[in-house]
Amino acid sequence: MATAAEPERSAIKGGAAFEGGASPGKAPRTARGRETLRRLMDAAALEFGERGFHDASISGITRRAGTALGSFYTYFDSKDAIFAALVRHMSQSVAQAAAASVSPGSTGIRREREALAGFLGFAREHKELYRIIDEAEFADPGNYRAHYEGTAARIAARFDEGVKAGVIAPGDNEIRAWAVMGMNVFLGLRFGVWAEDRSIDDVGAVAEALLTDGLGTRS
Amino acid sequence: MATAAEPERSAIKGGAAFEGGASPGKAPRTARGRETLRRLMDAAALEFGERGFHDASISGITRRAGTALGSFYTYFDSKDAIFAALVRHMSQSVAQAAAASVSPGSTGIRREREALAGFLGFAREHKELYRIIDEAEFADPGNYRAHYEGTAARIAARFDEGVKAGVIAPGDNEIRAWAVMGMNVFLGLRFGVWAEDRSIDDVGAVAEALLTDGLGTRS
DNA sequence: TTGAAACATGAACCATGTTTCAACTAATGA
DNA sequence: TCATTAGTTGAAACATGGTTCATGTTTCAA
Repeated sequence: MATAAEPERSAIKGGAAFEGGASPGKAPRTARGRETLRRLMDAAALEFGERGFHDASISGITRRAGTALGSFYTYFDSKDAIFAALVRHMSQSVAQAAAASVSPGSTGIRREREALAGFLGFAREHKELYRIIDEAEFADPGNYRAHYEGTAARIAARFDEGVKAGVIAPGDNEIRAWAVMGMNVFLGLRFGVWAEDRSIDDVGAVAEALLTDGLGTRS
Repeated sequence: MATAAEPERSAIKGGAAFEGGASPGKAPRTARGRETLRRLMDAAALEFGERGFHDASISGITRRAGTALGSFYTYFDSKDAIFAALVRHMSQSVAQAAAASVSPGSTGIRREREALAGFLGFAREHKELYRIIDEAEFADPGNYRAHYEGTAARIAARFDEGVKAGVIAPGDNEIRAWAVMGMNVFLGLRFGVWAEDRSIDDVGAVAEALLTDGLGTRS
């Protein structure tokens, strides 16, 4: 999870790494199996995204995937298991999207703005993001916490670097990180998922101004 | 639910807006009925808060309330109906708690800090708050949206006032409101509900500094 | 005191959807 | 070719819990 993109590293046994998502001992061993697993994961993202955890059904997933109901259990132990796999996958993907949109030399508040822009773009392209992560609060609390604690830790680490580099004022970076993460999440909900009535640039500019000068009149 | 902070205000509140929460045509007409309805609402807050919407059961609610299963349907049309009533109640309560903690003459960023402190205090006393509001995203989308749009509108209105009074710099107050609301919500999750390892004052001070000066080094 | 309306009861009904399973087909390697 | 393992199938078993209903009890105004 801490690492960014890991394209083709397939571990064999249940490492923490994302090896396709199958439950332990159920990883596919042939090309046909891997294809079926992939179809199930894609179908699950649609099904959970559209209907939420509870209303989503295994049969809905297999119907979308074009496989038999029983095949589901070839790869996953339960409905919870595939949902957890999806949450981990989503969490990774969004972290990667934010990181990828930061330009190499960028630091400080500019870097935060770029990360926010990447996040907003991802949210617009994956409107199922919030339904999946948010529902994890109930269906998969462990990964839910891990997602937000991991995200906050990455933001705090960026702030630490910024302080060291002299572009960010010293302060409590853990509390700050949770504040900025919350800001990003709600901007993503309102201006990414619910409506696109503002450009990413507009939203980014307001956020940047807020982080640069605060809200007050210059004293 | 009956909390330390609000002794005798569990579900009933005089206004026409919230008449106890019963489904249309099912309002109680005797003292006994009102008492049963109140017990059901209190029990539902516990049940939904502890187990989430899906895992919560009507029989769990009636068991906690000490009534028969069938009595539930004397007051509510369905599981969804009592959940919706609870979301509206929670949304009202939290808005009221935040407003109540703002001292009369307070304006600008100081007012935001006081509202945040009130919100954090409420979250600490009502740890079921997030489970109920968040799950409304799936179980009751209308009230979920209404809750956040209403909250953002109130914050934006405060900003508008602050601009007029010259204590807040002009800017896009809708976007700002969503940013600050997100900040508050995530600070409440981490430092209100998940752990109380920081004082409300510490969190408030960091948030106030962020809104006053931003994150950057003074230029 | 009385009777009609309000309220309470919980077993049974019922819909839904997860999970299991035994029979089958496809791929692989010796 | 055969033997073995991997993968597929979908009907049926099973569990859960929301909702209904016929019956009994309480309340309260007249």
